[in-house]
Amino acid sequence: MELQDASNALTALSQTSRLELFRLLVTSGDEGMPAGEISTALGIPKPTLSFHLKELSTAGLIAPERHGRSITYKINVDGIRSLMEFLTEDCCQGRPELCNISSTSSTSSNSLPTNLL
Amino acid sequence: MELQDASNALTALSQTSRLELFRLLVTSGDEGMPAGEISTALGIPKPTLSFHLKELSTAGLIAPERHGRSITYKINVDGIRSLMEFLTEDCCQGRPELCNISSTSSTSSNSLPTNLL
DNA sequence: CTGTTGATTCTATAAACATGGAATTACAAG
DNA sequence: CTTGTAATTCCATGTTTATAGAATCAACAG
Repeated sequence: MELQDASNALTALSQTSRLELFRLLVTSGDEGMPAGEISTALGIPKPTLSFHLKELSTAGLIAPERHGRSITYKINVDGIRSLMEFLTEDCCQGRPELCNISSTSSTSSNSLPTNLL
Repeated sequence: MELQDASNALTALSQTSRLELFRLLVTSGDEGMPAGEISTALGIPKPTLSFHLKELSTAGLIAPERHGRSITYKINVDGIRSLMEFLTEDCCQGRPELCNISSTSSTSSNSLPTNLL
């Protein structure tokens, strides 16, 4: 993943509505969720939501799937993983201690995963 | 870390110049790097760079430190960790398989940390 | 106090992004 | 072919963000 791709993915996630949307889809799993349902769930008008769905899709973080007349969106695991790999190479390889949360965190480190970034 | 804080941090990283800047500071370690040096290293005019430095500082990802007449910037480990924790709770708790790169990655997975997000 | 250097703030301009109503497309069923 | 529903695209508007020159501020040396 190139710097520009990572930047695009981060841009897609850098907006409150889209971050909420992303979180919703992450928890909705492989079945995903149809656009209309998302619209009512998040209280976002359909045209606005459609815009955000496209942003996340273009960034490769989610993917659409038509079922009859509704279009279901689900997370794109590979896309997410690519972003994480980029950040990992970026951050961890340069400074391993940033990734190892278990030994360094002072304030809030109860039962968190061992490696973060 | 709240949704808004995470969104702010992601916004700060979602711009090519700032992502490069962040990467540079990550690799520059605890000594950090004075603004002028960064300016020439990245080829960004000082006022523009100053703007980006402020964005990353406000987001809590880097921190300034004055030494004589120069101001050195270095990464803020705690801030970075907070963001990672947020993403971890967000993403991993919902779908653990997204975080476990060791078992699933196909292309570029030699000697990477076990958990990503 | 004066000059010099490192850095920021001010300011104007240009570019990109977000929002949501109106119009449109896509599909299914009668 | 017509109707209804799900979703998108079109478009106008308002808001935010990026850029970089000019002016300013801060620290130190003489």
